[in-house]
Amino acid sequence: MLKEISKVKKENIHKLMVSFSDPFRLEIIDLMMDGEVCVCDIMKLTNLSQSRISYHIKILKEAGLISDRQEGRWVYYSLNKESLFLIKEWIFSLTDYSSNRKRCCE
Amino acid sequence: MLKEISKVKKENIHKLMVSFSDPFRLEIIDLMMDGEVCVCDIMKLTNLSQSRISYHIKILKEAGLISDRQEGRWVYYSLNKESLFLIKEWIFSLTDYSSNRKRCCE
DNA sequence: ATCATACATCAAAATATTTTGATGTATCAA
DNA sequence: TTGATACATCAAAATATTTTGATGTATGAT
Repeated sequence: MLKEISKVKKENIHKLMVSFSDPFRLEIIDLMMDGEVCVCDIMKLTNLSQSRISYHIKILKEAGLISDRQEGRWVYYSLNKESLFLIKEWIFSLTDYSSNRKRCCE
Repeated sequence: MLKEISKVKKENIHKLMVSFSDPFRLEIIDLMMDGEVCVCDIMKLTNLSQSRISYHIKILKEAGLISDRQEGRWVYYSLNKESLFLIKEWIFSLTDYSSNRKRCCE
């Protein structure tokens, strides 16, 4: 169960879940699914203000969900496979619980 | 990509993610992984106040993550397989994106 | 009928997150 | 070296979430 997950990992997962809990961040994540994007791309595609995007990007970065790569004046962001894998693993531990589950009064 | 997900489903997933974004809710979910629990169980096991637990339970319920079953004065809560499946499906759509991903300047 | 228990709900307060607009920094182009 | 662009950061304001303590409702026991 989740008890077995280390504190660091738990905190990690928590930040990932917080990342996913905002609709604008989901939009941004969605854009990154098509490949790398810069803030200016996101601005064009979402109508969010620049600082607003930077704020959300920061949350995603601190969750370890995305990586950045600078190229001149542009910073390109992309999704991080490792963290996606971490989430997947966690979801599996959630969904696979059912096998050894007991039910009250049965 | 996420664009293909219906608005209803998107809202559904959003609520699920919000559910997961709180550490106390994760604790409660964790307890439910062992089977059904009532609010009083959660109180004993977590030291959270009754109304505080009820509040979080409500969030989880509105997200469709849990079901309840009343038995006398007790209400038993348990995780909902369907919603767990929905999350799993969503995570898959996230993690499987990489195959047809393009990379800038490559 | 009265009381205790199990839980829900509510309004107010506390706290956290998000947004905005201004300013700062680095890079590039002229 | 000046100006424009791309983005980060900051503090204040706006907004949303969470917590608390009080009260409400239903059930069951005496």
